[in-house]
Amino acid sequence: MADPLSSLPGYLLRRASAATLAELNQRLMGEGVNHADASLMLVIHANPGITQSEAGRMLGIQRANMVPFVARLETRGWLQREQVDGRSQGLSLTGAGATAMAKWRTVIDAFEAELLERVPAELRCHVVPILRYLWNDR
Amino acid sequence: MADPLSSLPGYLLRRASAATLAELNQRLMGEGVNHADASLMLVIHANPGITQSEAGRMLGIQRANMVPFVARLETRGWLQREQVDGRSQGLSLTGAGATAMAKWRTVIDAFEAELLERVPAELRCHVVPILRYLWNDR
DNA sequence: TATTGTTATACTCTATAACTATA
DNA sequence: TATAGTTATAGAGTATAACAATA
Repeated sequence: MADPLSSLPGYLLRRASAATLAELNQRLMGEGVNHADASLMLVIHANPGITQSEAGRMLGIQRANMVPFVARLETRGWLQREQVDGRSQGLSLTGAGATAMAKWRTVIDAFEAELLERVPAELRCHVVPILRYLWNDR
Repeated sequence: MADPLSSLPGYLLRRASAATLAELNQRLMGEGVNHADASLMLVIHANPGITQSEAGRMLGIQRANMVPFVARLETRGWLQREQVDGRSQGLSLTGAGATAMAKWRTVIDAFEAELLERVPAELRCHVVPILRYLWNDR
């Protein structure tokens, strides 16, 4: 059965992305979160006081779609808002959020390490640079 | 603004995939198709008589989701079915489908070439192998 | 005038379960 | 018993347009 797509970088990018994302979400499921929740928490942890619009720009998520996203994490008690000025709210992790995120981070770090190990050692140093070149979007 | 994600292979994979996919769909929009339509047509062109279940397995699309997908392309006059046995239908391109697809293919080939050219020449030969290593799903 | 948070909404993609007809 | 095609449906994820309040 001929596969005319499996040598196309764009196609491989899409399939590899979908497969690895599903795998990460599988591992995070036990913690009751998905990759998006975890990545937002990582961004806020690295930038306490960041607004949801700023976090959304960093993650490639639109303002409007950040609203229910942030609200859900807030409801779970993992992050809190603090009014910065009349229109902006700074986000930060709660104590429970920081504790929970530390666990997610070990899952993510282990996953990312395994991902890299799938690539032969002599090519491994090229993975991140190549992906950055392919991601032209910034 | 610190970005704790931009050195993670899995995250870069996802963002690069989303960005390039959007770009390809932008280019195909003028032809009235998207990447999924085009990739199914490429698979059928390379494997005349393939069933929609087989094509779905190759593309990572479930049986149930192939139904409206194939039906839409058939309605547009780009592919046809031929009963193989009592339960299977072989798919093939119509003349109009082959003509249309030839145009899409030039768009795709140009896009894939540009994608590769974003990577410095000395790393370029590692792109496809690395993506295959990362895609563990077969 | 631009930006933040917000609401509402629509559209696509994907996942699941079930059914039938056939191999 | 396994497979192909199908239907229906639910859940994500994403995109757009609009509005009020604020900078």
